[in-house]
Amino acid sequence: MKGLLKKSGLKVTDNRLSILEVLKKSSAPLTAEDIYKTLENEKHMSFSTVYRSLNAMLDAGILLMQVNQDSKQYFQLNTNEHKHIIKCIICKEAVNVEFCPMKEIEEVLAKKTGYKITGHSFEFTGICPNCQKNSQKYSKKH
Amino acid sequence: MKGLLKKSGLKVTDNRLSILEVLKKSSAPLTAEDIYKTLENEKHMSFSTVYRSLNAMLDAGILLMQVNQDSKQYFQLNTNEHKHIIKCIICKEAVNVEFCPMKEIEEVLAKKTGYKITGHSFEFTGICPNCQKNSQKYSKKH
DNA sequence: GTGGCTGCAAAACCTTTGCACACAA
DNA sequence: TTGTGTGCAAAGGTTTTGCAGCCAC
Repeated sequence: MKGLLKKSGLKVTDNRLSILEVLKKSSAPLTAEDIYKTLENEKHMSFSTVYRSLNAMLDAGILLMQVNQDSKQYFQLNTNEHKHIIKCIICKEAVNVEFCPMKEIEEVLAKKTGYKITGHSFEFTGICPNCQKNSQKYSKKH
Repeated sequence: MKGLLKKSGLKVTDNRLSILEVLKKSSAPLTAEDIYKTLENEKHMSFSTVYRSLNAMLDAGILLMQVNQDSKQYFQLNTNEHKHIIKCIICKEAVNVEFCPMKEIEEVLAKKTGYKITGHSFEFTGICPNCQKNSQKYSKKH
C-alpha cells in the first residue's frame, strides 16, 4: 500500500494507509462515511481528511469512484478487477456483480460514437431473494 | 400526456404538463435545473414544484431517474425506449448511447444472484472526437 | 368542499474549502 | 525547511420539507 502512494508522489501518512487498508478489506465499494465509521473506534480522523485523501488518491489513479443511485460517491481500489453492485430496493442490501460485461460494449460504443472511452459506471437495482419471499405487501407496486 | 397523469391518479396541472412537454422534446435525460431553466421564460414555476412534480411522476412510474457521475439526478419519460449517455470528460458534452445492452445482462444476473431485477443505470465517460483532436495538452494525464 | 398541488423560505444532506497548525521528506 | 496533509468550522450545491394558501376534481 505504501508503494502505491510513493509511486504517485503522495505523502505516506497513517491516515491514507488506514483508508487503503479499509478499502482493501472491503468486498464492495465504500462511501466516505463507511470509511469514517470503520476507522472511528480505531483512531481519530476528520471527515474532511477522509474526503481529501480519497480525492487525492482518486486523482492519482489509485482509486476508482462511482456515484450510485443513492447520490453517494463510492470508492474502491483501482485494481484490474473493479466491482459493480446490485442493490435491493427493499432491504437496501448490496451484493457484488461478479463480472463486468462492459469491455465488449465499450468497443462497440467506441466505434459507433468515435469517443475514446475512459470509464463507465453502472448499478443494478432489484429485489433480493429474501425480500421476494416477504414481499406480498409490496406486490401492489409493480 | 394528460392521460399519463390521470391513469396514475395524479392531478392534471399546467405545471406537470409543461414538465412532461419539456421531457418529451428532449433528446436526453434532464436535471431539475434544466427543466426549470427551460420553462423560466415561458412561465413561473418554483424549484420545489419542479422537484415535487418530478418525484410524484417518478413514483407513479411515468418517469425514470438516474444519478450520473456529476451527482445530479437526470429524469426522462418512461417509454419502452429509455436512454443512456456517454459524456466527454473534457468538454462535458453528452450524446446518447443508441442502444441498451442490459436486457441480456440482466437475465444472466438474475440467474446468478437470485435477485429480481427492477432497474439499472449506467453512464460511460470518454473523450469525444473533437476533444481528441485538440487534446495534445491533455495527453500527460492518462 | 376536500385533498392534493404550489410557492416561499428554511432545512437537510453530502461534499468541498479557508485557515492555521502539524508533519513527511 | 518546505510544501503537503490535517482538523475544525463554515460554506457550497443539490434536493427535501414545513406551512399556508390555491386549485383540480
